[in-house]
Amino acid sequence: MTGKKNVSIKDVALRANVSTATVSHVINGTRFVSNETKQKVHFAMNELNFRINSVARSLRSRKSYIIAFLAPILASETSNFYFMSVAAGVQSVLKQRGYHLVLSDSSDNIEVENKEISMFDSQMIDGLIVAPASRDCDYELLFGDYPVVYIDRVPNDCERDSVLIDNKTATKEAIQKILDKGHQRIAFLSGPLSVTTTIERYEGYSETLMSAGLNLDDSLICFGDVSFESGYRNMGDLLERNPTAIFVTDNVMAMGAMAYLQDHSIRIPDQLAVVGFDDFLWTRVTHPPLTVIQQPSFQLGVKTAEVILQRIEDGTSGKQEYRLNANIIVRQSL
Amino acid sequence: MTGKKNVSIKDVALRANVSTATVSHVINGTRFVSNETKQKVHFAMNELNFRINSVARSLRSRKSYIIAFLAPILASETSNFYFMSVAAGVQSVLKQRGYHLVLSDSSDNIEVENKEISMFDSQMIDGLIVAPASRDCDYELLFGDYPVVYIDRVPNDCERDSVLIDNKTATKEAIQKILDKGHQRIAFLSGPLSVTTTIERYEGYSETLMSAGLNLDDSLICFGDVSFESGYRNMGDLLERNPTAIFVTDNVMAMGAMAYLQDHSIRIPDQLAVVGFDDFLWTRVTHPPLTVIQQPSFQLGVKTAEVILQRIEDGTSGKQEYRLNANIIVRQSL
DNA sequence: TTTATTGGAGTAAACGATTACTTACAGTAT
DNA sequence: ATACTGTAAGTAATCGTTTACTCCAATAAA
Repeated sequence: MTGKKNVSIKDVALRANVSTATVSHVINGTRFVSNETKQKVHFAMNELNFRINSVARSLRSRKSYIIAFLAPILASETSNFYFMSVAAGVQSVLKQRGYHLVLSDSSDNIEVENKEISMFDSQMIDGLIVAPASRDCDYELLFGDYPVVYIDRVPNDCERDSVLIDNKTATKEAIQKILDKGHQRIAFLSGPLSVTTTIERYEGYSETLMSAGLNLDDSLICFGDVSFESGYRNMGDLLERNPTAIFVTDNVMAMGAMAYLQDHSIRIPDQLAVVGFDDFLWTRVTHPPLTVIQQPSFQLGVKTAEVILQRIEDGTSGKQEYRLNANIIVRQSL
Repeated sequence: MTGKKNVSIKDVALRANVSTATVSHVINGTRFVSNETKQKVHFAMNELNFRINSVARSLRSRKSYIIAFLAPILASETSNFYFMSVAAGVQSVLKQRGYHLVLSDSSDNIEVENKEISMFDSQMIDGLIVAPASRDCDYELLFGDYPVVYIDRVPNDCERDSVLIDNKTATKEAIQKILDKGHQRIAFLSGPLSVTTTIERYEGYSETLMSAGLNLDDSLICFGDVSFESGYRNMGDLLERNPTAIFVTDNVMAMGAMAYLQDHSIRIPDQLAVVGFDDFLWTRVTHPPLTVIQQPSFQLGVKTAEVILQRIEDGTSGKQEYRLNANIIVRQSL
C-alpha cells in the first residue's frame, strides 16, 4: 500500500553477515553473542532503520503483550469516569511490565459486550479484564484461551478470579454513620439491581436499617438509570417522601441529585443530609462538599492487573476473590 | 503453555475435506464458494470451535485494525478527563468500522511519550492519533510507517493532519463577554505555554484585552501546573491582585480554583466572575453553576477517527488542518 | 594423538493465515 | 473430435519472527 518494503530481520542478517538466529538473539538477549557480532548487528539495524515486527513475533511466540479491558467506560459524554480511573490503575502496572492495554467499551449492554468478547479472538490478547454488564450471562462459552479476571462485579456463575470492592461493609459503615446522626428516614438512590455492586450496597443499606430496628420503606428506595438526569429526576421524586438523609450509590447520579438540590435551594445537611459514592474532585466543589465512600478505583485496577499478569506468567487459573476496602470521607454534607 | 493446541484453518480444512484456501475464502467472502461447500466449512468450524487467529491474519495481510491513541489520559487519579471524552469519540467511530483502540498514556512527558511511540513498532498499529506533549519535539523521526494525526495540539514542525479546537476564537468570545459585563481586571489562569492550545488561548485573551484598549497586567496572568492543587493555590495568589473576573483555561485547575473560592466564601459572580473550560457535569453543581467554554471533545475524537481512517483506507498522506468550534455555555458564574 | 567439552553461530521448521497461480471438470461452440 | 469458456476449488509461497537442532573450531582431558 505504501510501497515501502519492510526491513526484516533477514535484511539485517544479510547486512551484518550473520544469521537471522543471531540477529534474533541479539534483539532478545536470548543467548550469548560475542561483543563483536553484537556490534555488527546493532550497526546494521541502525543503518537499515530496522523495527521489529511484533505481529510476526506474536504469531511465533504466541504472546501479544496485549491485555483487554472491557467495561462501560466510554458510553457517552455524560458517563461515569469510575472505570477510567480503574483503567488508569491497570495501565500503570501493565506499562511497567511491558504490556499494552486495549480498552473496550461494553456500554453496560450484554449484546455489545458479547460482540466485543468474540472480537478478541484467541492469540490476539494475552488476557481479559472484564466488568460484566450483567450477572445473568454465561460468559464461559465466550471466552477464548486466555486468563480472565472479573473486576468490580461478577456474574452469577463466576468461574474466574475477581477483584472487587467490599461494598457491603463500606455501605454498612456509611449508613451507620447516618443513623448515628439521628436520621430515621434515609433514602436510597442507586442504579439497577442487575449488577452485584448494587446488590451488595443495597444489602448493606437494608441490613443496617433492619438491625437498627427500622422498617424498610419502599417509597424511600429508588433503583433508577445510572445517569445525571436520572439522579436529578429521582431526587425530586424521593424528596416528596420527606427523607432527612439520602445515600446515593453512584457518582453520576449523585451529581444529578446535587444539581436538583441546588436548583431547589435545599440546604445540606440541614434539610437533607447526603452521602455519595466515589471521591472524585467534583465532590469538593459542591456546596457544601460531599461526604462520600471513597472506592480505591486506581488501586482496584492495579490489583487486577497484578492478578492477571500473575496468571499469565504462571500459566495457572483459579477463582480467587480479592476484596479491597472502601473508606468514608467525611465532609460537610452529613 | 496451556497445552491446548490451537485449531487452525488447516484443521478445519481437513475436517471439511476442502483446502485451506476454500476455508479462508468462506471466512472472508473473498471468492465464490458453493453453498454445499460453505455448509461443510461452517459445520467443521463449529465442531472444532474454530476462532481465527488475527495475529496470523495481520502478519500476512499487513493490517491489524488497531489504532493507537497517545495522550495524557491516565496520568493520575486527579487528572483531566478531557482526553477520556475525546477517546470516547474516537472509540465510537472505530468500533463501528471494525477497528480496535489501544490507549496509551503519555503523562504529558516527552520521554514517556517517545518510549510509547517507539513501542508501536511498524505493523503493530494501522495508525496513530497523538496529542503531543510538547511543541518542541521532532516527532517525524520516531513515527513508523503508518498514518499519524495530531489531535488537540500540534508540534512546531507539523507535517501531518491535525484536528483541533478553535481555541483563539472561543477565548476571544469569552473574554469579550467578560468585558461586556464591565470587567477590567480579568485574571488568566492556565497551564504552561508548552502546548499550542494554551498559546492560542493566551493569544485570544491578550489580543482581546489589547484591542479593547486595556494593558496586559502580568500580575493577573498565571501559568501554573495543570492540577487541582495548582488551581487552588494560584487562585489564592491571583486574588491578592484584586481581579474582578477570572478566566481559567483548564477544567481541573478550574475545579481547584472553585474549591478555593468556596473555602474562602468568595461570592460568585459578585466578588469574582468566573469562566472556565470544558462543560463537564461538575460545572453544574458548583455554587453557582459555572459559565464555561464547551469544547466538543467527543466530536473532536469522532472527527479525528474519521480523518485517520480515511488516510488508512486511501493510503494517502497530507497535512490538512481541521478546526472545531467551541461554544460558550452561560451560567450564573459570569 | 584421540576424544570430550565448550563457546559461538548457522539452518530451517514452525506459527496460522492470505492469495497468486494452477487445475479439473463440465458444457458449448466450431 | 477439438478447442474454448467458465465455474469451483486446490497448491504452495509468503508475511517476519522464534527456536530446536546442528555444526565447527578451539581448547582441555585422556
